[in-house]
Amino acid sequence: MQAKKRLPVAKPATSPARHALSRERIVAAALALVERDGLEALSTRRLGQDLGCEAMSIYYHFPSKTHLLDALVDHAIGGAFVAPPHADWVERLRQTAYGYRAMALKYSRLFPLIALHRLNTATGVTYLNEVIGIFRAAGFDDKTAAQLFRETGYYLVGAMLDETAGYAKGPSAVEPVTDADIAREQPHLAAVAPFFKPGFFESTFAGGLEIMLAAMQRLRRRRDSTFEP
Amino acid sequence: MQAKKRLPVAKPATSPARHALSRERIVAAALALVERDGLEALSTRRLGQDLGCEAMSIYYHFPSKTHLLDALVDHAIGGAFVAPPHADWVERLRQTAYGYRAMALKYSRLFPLIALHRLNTATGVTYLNEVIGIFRAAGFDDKTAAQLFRETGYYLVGAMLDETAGYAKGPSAVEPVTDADIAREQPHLAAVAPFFKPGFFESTFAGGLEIMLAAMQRLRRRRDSTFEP
DNA sequence: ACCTGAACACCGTTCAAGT
DNA sequence: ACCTGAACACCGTTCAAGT
Repeated sequence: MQAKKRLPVAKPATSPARHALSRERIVAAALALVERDGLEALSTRRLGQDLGCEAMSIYYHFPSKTHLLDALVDHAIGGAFVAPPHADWVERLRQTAYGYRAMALKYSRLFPLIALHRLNTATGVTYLNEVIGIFRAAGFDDKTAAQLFRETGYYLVGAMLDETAGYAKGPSAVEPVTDADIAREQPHLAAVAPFFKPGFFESTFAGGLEIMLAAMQRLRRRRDSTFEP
Repeated sequence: MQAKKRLPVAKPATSPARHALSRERIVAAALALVERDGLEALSTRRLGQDLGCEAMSIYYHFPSKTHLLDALVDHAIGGAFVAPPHADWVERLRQTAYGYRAMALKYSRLFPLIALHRLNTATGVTYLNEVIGIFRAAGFDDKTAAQLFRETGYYLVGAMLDETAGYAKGPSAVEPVTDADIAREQPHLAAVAPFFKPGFFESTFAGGLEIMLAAMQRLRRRRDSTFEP
């Protein structure tokens, strides 16, 4: 009874919770820092500042900065939607592609790292396995599934690199050519430039995705009519 | 007559040519350094070592490291083959796509930088203008040309990021999942993994490219039959 | 168990100075 | 005109030490 009234008041007063570092808190702070100030701003010292601790405190929870970066990629990939098994494999692929796009847009400034990263963490291979499962469930043989998975993935990665760079004003030339120069000297580029604006990102993405999906459906139908009676 | 025999001998003896720095020499040394030791090894101090000069000497020729990086991207893009005008626009696009692929494979360790870079230097916009010109010469309206150019570009960038990472052993997880773990826990990934080896890169690339080219041909033919008598 | 502080070997870059 | 050298404000990381 005597300890009862001290505990709930004294604990917040010494505020041990504010300093309680953890992998989760570090990852959350790092993700926030990257989306706020960009990937190049993520240093152990600046992250320590955001967390209210010394830079070296992070090293108790992550053996190196690279380990932390892996955790950031894992967090993003682990949150990407993958459509669960159901009859329509085309719709599953479409939903999963849009899930990847949503993930990329959510972590737009982290995305270059995600795109360059080989997904061979536990979370990464689980994601790959699930997506490849959709191609296999569609009835493609393993070689075709591998090839179509890759080709679709190429498109998705390239698309989201462009979209995220476009929204976030990614790495541009130090001395970019002006619009006036382009209008004068690059007629083809000038003619199509209006359709490169962010307002066209979604329809462009959809168009290319449907090209891939339609090609896969045609391939699947051809197999049906050739090998199945 | 008296100066004649001294000059040609004495000049090489003081060897001013060995130290003659230039933008071209710096770019060549930087490209060699990147392909030898990777992008992260490119520092002004190490580049100076390779060139036999101080790190700061580079700054006389390039105002910043970013300017140098732009010049490296320019060198690579400027060397990419773009098919000149001729009747068969599909073949022009195919050849230009393979030209991009050849460039990416030649500068495989620089390629991540190329892929993330917005091509808005003089060399960059000239390249974009020429390639967009192929789509317009094919008869697509500007909006469709813009969209198809982007979608094809998405595919190319994604494909070459994967190929170059695969050949060069790009950024991987610090603690990657083992093949044994994959075989046990990720059946779909394990089943298709043999077809992810470098030996399948070229046919996979070709397959996706032909999907895009065939879709564009169909679109073009439909337009012909719809709008032209 | 969890965090700190000094120190080391690196960066890109500024600036005044050399030839 | 072209290059150098010292110095500054940053990095990631090691290590011994604190609590």
